[in-house]
Amino acid sequence: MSLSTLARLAGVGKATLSGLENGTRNPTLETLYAITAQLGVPLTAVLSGPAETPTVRGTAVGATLLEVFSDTDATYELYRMRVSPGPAQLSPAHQAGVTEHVTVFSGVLRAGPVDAPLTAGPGEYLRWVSDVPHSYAAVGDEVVRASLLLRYPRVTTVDA
Amino acid sequence: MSLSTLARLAGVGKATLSGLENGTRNPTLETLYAITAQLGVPLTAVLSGPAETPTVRGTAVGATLLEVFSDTDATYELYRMRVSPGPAQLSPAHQAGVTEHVTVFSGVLRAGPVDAPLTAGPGEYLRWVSDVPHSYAAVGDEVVRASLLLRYPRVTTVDA
DNA sequence: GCTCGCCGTTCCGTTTACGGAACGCGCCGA
DNA sequence: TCGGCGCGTTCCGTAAACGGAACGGCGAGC
Repeated sequence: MSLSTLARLAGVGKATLSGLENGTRNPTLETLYAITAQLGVPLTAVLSGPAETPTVRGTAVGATLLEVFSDTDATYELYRMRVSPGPAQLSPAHQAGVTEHVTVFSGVLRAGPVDAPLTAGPGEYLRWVSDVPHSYAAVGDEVVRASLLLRYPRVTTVDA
Repeated sequence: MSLSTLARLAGVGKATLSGLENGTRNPTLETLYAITAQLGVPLTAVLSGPAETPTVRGTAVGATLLEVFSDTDATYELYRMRVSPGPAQLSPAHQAGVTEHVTVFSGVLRAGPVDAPLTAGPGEYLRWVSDVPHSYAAVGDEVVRASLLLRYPRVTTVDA
């Protein structure tokens, strides 16, 4: 399933899909639904709740993740991330070969391996190999909004 | 929880919330997430999969529902609806006092009580008391997109 | 080696979701 | 009875998501 054919089948623009996969778009429900309906995937499958860094109910601290896209090969997962000011959020090591790509939209984010975090402001980009524990923290008192792309080494799956 | 306070807490405009509840907006993930995060409700809770009229996997026929909003009193539920050309979709009677409001965005929809369905085109609006079996069908060969609001009689709940 | 077709990206004009402000309404206290 | 406050709706300018078209890159086939 190529991006072009999915765009045609789902009745959305290729630009929309491209932007979605690269985390540069904030899709409407209409768009996301058209795509998932075509894929035969329930929305709840791609909109999994907070996974690695659960939100604490009733508080404004912490980071929340919102998975917005995941390809059928499970080679990458795209999240929208919000990191509120406060103590750093920790994430355990992933499997070997996983790379994390973060693009910051607003605020200043300090993230990466716990022993060597990186800093990025609006429009900037971070990447690290995530087979070691890593952290996320907002620098300053502004909420950080960013996209987080997890890229996995290719896995063998049964095509639907 | 009033619309005004929810808008302030969630950091979204009152116009956005108002339009959402009336089915005249097609929210972005960002917006919907801001609201549900403030309510302490996971996105998957408001984005329940097709309920009454399940989609048949791998086919393009039938109607799909996408719940996009539900207030904490459970007095109304807002769905986005897509009805594909083909045989009419049936829905059983709801509890007494439930009213269904449908606003058509595109296509022509024929819906309502099975013995007296109504027809509406783009921009038009249907309403009926849904304590009898009712149906939905697309007129012509164009997919119908519409919003569906289920309004329940007030129920007694414990305020959060 | 060249050409054709499909890939994903980028550009661009249109559409529309967005937040802020202004509005009318209803409730409540003075 | 009147004024004030909070409610939900509507108006409006701005920001951005949208689809279509154009682009360069890559692989297959003649």
